[in-house]
Amino acid sequence: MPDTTPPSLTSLTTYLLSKVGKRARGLLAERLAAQGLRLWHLATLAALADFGPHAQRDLAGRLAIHASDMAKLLDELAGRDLLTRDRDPGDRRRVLVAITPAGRALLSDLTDQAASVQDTVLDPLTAEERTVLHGLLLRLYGGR
Amino acid sequence: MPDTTPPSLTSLTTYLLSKVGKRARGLLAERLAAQGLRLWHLATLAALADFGPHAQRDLAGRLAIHASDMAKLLDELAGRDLLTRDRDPGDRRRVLVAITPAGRALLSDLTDQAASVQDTVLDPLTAEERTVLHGLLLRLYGGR
DNA sequence: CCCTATGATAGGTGACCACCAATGATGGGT
DNA sequence: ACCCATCATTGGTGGTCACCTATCATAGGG
Repeated sequence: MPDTTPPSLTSLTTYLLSKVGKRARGLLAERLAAQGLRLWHLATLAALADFGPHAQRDLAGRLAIHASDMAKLLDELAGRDLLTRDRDPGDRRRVLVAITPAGRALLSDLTDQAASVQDTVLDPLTAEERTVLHGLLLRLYGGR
Repeated sequence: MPDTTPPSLTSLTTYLLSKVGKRARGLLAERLAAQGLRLWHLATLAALADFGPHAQRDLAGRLAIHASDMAKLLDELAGRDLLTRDRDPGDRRRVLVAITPAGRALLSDLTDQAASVQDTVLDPLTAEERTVLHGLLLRLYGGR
């Protein structure tokens, strides 16, 4: 009794997308969990590294995460000295968030791990195929 | 303040896969939820339609779902007369599960909806590109 | 005929996630 | 000065999900 997936499903690109995506997500989350982190932590550090310091509110907006959740997230990251939180002197309601050197170091480590997960997931594909896939996904992601 | 995703993330195929997959999953789940169904219900019906009747245990194996969850799932589907559950006369511990005509009808309706969701998600791509994407995903899914 | 293994089922648990409401501080207009 | 909007933070809620355990019936070997 082979545990084959029904063709009705595998013929749906949507289904494959969802399944493969979930697998990728799961593997990466697993790696992160081993260090007590979740995907949002990675995304947050990446945003700060790529775009520089943010007002906390803007950071939540960029990542499309609820303000209250962002507060908790930053609490955890700040507790590990991966980022700093400082009141905006110009508007003391706002909090300015910036990544620390330790944060950058961890981020680079995490992206390495993400790349390794990627190698696992994309193993069946050649380099050119991977490029094609990436391009297509980028269009799908952007065309929202 | 544009809510652009950090390039550190969009350069990861894994990340895009996870995001786009989650979106596809979400849209489809939303449609199903409108009819009081979840993705597993669709998968279960599809498996029965594609491969014929199953022993309940084998069905759970095929879909890689926990036996106890399968029992609940089947309870819901049987309650809508979408499938039948009968004791295997040859081994009265086992339960034989088969899809009903009503189940097939619903399944065909659901796959139509899935196709429509797919059109939404894959909108930015041409027909050829969709084929390419499907092929690549199929390889990724199979190469597990 | 017992003993153990298998299958289905019921109930419960813990993780995760996205969301919401209340509170307190601050800003800025009138 | 006052009032209202904004921001961060806290604590809590509801839903989904995958899993685990205990229970009961049945099979099948010794």
